[in-house]
Amino acid sequence: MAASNDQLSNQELLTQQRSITEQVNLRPMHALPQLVVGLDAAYDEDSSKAVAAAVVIDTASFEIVEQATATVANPVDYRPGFLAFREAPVLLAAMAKLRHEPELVVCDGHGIAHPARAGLACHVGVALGVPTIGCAKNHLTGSFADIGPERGESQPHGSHRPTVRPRRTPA
DNA sequence: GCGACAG
DNA sequence: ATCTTGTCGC
Repeated sequence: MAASNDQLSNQELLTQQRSITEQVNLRPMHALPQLVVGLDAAYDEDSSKAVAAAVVIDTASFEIVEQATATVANPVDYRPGFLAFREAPVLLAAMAKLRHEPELVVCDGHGIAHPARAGLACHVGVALGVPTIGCAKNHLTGSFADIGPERGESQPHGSHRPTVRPRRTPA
């Protein structure tokens, strides 16, 4: 049981996501940038604090160029389909501490592969104005064929029929 | 109606 | 995300 911070109704959140979706600009990236930043978040024991780390690497040497961390108190509760509202704040706080300006951001969670095409990576990318890709470990929505065992293999992600239905808001 | 549901 | 015992794979 987290703090009483989920003031926003599902409708308000959906409206926010729609706004994000409209601001996303999909574009092909032909070359691997020199500076890439990896983003991830974690929480303390009772989830009263969210912590994030931003690590910049030089893709030519694979060496760490810079790194920063940030903390946020009482993050909103997690809700399937609305992860960005919980994690984007800390991630952006960590990003704000970087002196370097990466040309590509890689963060946990989905981006376009989201019921509203407004996953965490979209929120982060729009907020930063930097090309961003989501790298989720688990499935959220849509479907795709089995991916082969070889490194680099891939399969196109299918239609995004909304499978995540907003839960009722307590208030 | 039942199951699914990033982190 | 986070906790934790038993089991599996290299």
